[in-house]
Amino acid sequence: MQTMTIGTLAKQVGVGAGTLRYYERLGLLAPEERTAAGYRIYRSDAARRLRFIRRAQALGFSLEEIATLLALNDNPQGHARDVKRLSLEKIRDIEARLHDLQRMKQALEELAVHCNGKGSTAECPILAALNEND
Amino acid sequence: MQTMTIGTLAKQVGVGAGTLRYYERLGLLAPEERTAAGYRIYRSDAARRLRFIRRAQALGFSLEEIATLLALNDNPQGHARDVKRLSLEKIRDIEARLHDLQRMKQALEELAVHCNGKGSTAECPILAALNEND
DNA sequence: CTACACCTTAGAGTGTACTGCAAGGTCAAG
DNA sequence: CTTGACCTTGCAGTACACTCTAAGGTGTAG
Repeated sequence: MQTMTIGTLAKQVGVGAGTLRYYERLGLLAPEERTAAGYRIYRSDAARRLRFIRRAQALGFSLEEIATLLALNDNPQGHARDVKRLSLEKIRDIEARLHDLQRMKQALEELAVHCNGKGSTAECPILAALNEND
Repeated sequence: MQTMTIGTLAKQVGVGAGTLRYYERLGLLAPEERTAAGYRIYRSDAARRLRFIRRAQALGFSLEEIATLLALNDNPQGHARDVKRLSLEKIRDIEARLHDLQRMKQALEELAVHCNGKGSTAECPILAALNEND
């Protein structure tokens, strides 16, 4: 298995070297070893681990959650149940954010339709709604 | 028109006094005057302005964008067109975030259905997907 | 031998919207 | 006159995922 320094790995996966050092501090990805000069040496399976991280991020997981996922992934005694629970929690989390955004979007759209975008702010129904004395 | 100190206004609108000082630093809401001792004195229409801010936040506007909205609202020469433009931009912005979240949700759900939540992580299709060597 | 690209570290900065703290001044009630 | 609730300021801290900087060491091509 070939090895590489931080910059090579970073380029291979499309992230900055600083990001890899940051991930290392968070305990997500450690180099296999160090050269005498202190250079981090990674095995090529570090790239796989890194892609795991990026995919999990794309699914909405935070780096802290990803640390948990990686720990489960690394542990042969890990339970699939735990992974499923995290995923369902994340889905609910995403749904909550979706609902928030949908409410915002709808409210804004309702206001925007009534605004012809002409005249002064005095005639703007959007501002009128914001100014309302409830 | 009655006047009040920062704590009274804060309580009236349901925010902390620190938040009002923060809004003041951002130029969103200034007290009418100060007492000899330096206490901020607000008129009761500050509460209306504050509710404007909270409503705009609920629509997804950042405090910086709200500063712009308030400036338009304050300016009799302001154009309704500018308010509408900001609103349409915000709608597009929200839509982009909605799409991101919807993609995440769908991807996660597809993975989660295939996971019965039983057994070890070795049989977990969610982890398998994250580990894929594409 | 000298460029030059790469690597190291610790630490600070980014953006957003607050929140908390210390150290001190003010005000009304009892 | 003291207690306690309120106010002031400036500055630090929170969450999140980086990103940048300075000051220095290493490795390789020509």
